[in-house]
Amino acid sequence: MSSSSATADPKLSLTAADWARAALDAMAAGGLDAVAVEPLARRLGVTKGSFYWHFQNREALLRAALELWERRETEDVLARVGDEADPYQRIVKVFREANAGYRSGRLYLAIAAAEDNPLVNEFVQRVSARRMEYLVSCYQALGFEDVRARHWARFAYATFMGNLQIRRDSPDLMPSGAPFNDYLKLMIKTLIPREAGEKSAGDSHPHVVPMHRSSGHS
Amino acid sequence: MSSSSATADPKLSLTAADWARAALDAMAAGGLDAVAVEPLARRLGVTKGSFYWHFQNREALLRAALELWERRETEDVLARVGDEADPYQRIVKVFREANAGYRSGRLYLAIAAAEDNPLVNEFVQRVSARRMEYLVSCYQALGFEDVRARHWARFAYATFMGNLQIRRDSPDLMPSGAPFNDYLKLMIKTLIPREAGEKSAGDSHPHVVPMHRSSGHS
DNA sequence: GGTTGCCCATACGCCCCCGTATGGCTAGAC
DNA sequence: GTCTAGCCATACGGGGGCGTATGGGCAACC
Repeated sequence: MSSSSATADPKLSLTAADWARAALDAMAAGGLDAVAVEPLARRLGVTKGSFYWHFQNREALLRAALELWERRETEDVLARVGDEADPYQRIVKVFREANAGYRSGRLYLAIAAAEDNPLVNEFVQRVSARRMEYLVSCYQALGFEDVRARHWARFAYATFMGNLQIRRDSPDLMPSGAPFNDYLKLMIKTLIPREAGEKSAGDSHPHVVPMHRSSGHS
Repeated sequence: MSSSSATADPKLSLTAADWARAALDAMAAGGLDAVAVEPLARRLGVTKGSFYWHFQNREALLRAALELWERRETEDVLARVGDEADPYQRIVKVFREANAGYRSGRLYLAIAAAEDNPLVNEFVQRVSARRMEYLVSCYQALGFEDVRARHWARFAYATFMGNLQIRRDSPDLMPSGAPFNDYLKLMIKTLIPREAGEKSAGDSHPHVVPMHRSSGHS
């Protein structure tokens, strides 16, 4: 898809962004410790000499990779569902995107697993806070009062994260196909109750799951 | 008691179990990579010479630590709420224990983060499957048909895991005190519906969280 | 008091990673 | 053609973890 790095590229010269991308890929595959200079250099077909020209040290690479991650996380993910008018559909979309584009979630888990690193922790905190805020705003738009909106948003976010974890750790426990869709419907129906303040906007049954998959990609 | 290990113990001789316990502690603190022979030896006040008398290599220690974890996980956690008669209260207890005893959950996250290790993955899969089975049996005892029981159990388990993740990665997003109790009540009320026999939507939540009393359910 | 077995210390070679120092190669400027 | 700047290779020292080899202390046992 989007030039997601290869072992040998036609490019004759690497950039700092190339290194940052490779670092993120490594992180998704092997966690924080996989962001090592020499292995990355080998994977990119160069040596350390290249790296230490573009970056001062390993931590600078880590910072660049995390910044890239944060950028993707807020620009890509949220901007793709942010144009949805109906707050209900916004939440539904978040859930669908989340459970389909497993790749982004896996990356989150890999990064968050290194929360003992203060630099990582800083980024994780910002990203998760921003996600929560988005969900809170959705529930508020549905008519929920602040505290309740925050509770429901946290609830939904936790469920979303837990599904990621289940899918990663024990995929056998996660159904696929039609049963999975039933599971999704159950969660959506449960996590978006309709007793906020009765925000009108369609009294019939707007709570229908449209069932449209957008192609994966980050 | 349970003497959570110290740097220098009165014991003049270490056992394999001591090493396994120390390995688990290290894992909870620093992930899989923290289970290193020489650092652990330093922490226990001995040298590698001791370790390689008790174990053949690092993987043997890892296996011992994971077996200890699995034993604790099934004997301690489940055996503590398993004697509860009311299935509703069983689920409530699981949720309460989970959100209170943050320690065990943090350990789970640390271990599960290393799912790329086949040995670790094997144990994680067994433990999570066993947890899920327990929850499924609770929902079945509540009268849920098999597939729906499995959906609700997965839902509850995912929410439980997600709350752990939130609490670890961004504790600021998790309320404390009275608001947290409201949050817990909301989740419990939502995740233990009462419509085992039917399948229609639009139900309210008749269950009340008793807090201490075992409610005469059914 | 010598022997045996348990538990551990010391020392070594190996590998892998970090960071630095230094030199080489290529393309464009002049 | 020379000079310069960008990009990278090579080589080195240091650190830390793994696994092994070997020996020492200390009990119990006979």
